[in-house]
Amino acid sequence: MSTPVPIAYSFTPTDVGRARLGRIRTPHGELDTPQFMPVGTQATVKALTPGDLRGAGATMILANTYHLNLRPTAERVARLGGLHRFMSWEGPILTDSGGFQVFSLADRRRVDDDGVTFVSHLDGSSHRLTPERAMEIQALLGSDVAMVLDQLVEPTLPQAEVAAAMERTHRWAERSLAARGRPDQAVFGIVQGGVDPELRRTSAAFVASLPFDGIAIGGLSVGESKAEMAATLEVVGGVLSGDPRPRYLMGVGSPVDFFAAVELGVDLFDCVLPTRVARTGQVWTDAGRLNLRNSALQDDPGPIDPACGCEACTSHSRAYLAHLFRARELLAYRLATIHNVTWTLELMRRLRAALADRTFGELRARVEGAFSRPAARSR
RNA sequence: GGGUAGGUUGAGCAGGUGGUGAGCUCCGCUGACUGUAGAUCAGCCGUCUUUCGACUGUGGGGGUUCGAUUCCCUCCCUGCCCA
Repeated sequence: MSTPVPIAYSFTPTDVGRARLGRIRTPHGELDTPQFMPVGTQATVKALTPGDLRGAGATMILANTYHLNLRPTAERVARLGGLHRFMSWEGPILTDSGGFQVFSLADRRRVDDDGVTFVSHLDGSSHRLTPERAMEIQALLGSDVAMVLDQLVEPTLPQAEVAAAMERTHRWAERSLAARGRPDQAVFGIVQGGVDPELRRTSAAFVASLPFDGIAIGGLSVGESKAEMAATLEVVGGVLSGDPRPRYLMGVGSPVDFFAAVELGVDLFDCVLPTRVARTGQVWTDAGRLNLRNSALQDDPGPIDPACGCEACTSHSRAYLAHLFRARELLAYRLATIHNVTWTLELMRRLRAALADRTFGELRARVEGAFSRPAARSR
């Protein structure tokens, strides 16, 4: 009887920088990389059913330790059969550790060397999250990939503070590995270090030295420039260049960001952007951004994107979507989200195809051209 | 016909009992959003002006007054009550 392997992976290099094509196998299924994972913080990708997600082409999705432990609690999810059964998503799930909430809920928490104490945004109650408890929660949730608790900071902080958060993240990484709860769950470490190349080099080397199943790059897309993000990915990619494990860029990104990061060696992405902007009326198309609330669209009988095969594009007009958003009808959020997730995952499929047939540069130029303009007003 | 309460910028309101009414909420217009405290947030929303600022505006007309949204007269419109 063999020891269960949490994940298996294989990557093949391409002729585009450090970009590589790959496949990752998890206990709940396989995915091709580079790949994008829609975010379902509270055990739901907002506005979508699992059927919608499958229809949009989603393979792996995210959920969140902090939010699910506050409500409905990890123990309850475990009693109900684990996260997959609880939310009826049979595909792979990656759970974030709550590290991002250390950053986004900065005025509601206190960090010390042992962990983080949050004041719940729901009822004001106090909640303690340590590296060990974050691993325990994720083991209870039963995700395919667990993330270590980390501390990300504003890139503008003094170097000493960025370094301190990085070193704390490193100590937490070791403790997380010591506390890993189940053999069928992969654990990814997280590289920190702000936008300081030396710190990033140190952090990448340290995290890579530990027996993680994958390496995540955190602390980016939090206010730094595109150039700083690219420079940071370049440094980290250099350290990891011989490493066979999956590389996951946390919290990215926009259509343009994918291309820059893939070229620098990233395999996995997650981001709230496609789902969040969809709920406020912004949809992504081959012609760039489009705001469905713009008054001109009220008379536009065409689809959001004529090249898209999603339900919103095959069955409904821009005029109808514009009406739904104006009327604040719930269907607006669902259709716009279906479109953005479908379009984004299709973009990743096209990106992989372009890597395979050496047209990455052309696809990248087309997407960058379309998304450099503020918004596509009409067809 | 009599009485009564009203008529404020698209809508709904606030305010103002002789001394600078452009204030709020909707609606509308535009933008932002990157490991989701987000179906959220921000700006604009009388006219002219990029800004500063200027001008106009309290149902119509007239009167009193240095000055009227406020006081007086008259007309119009709306709600309610009585005939």
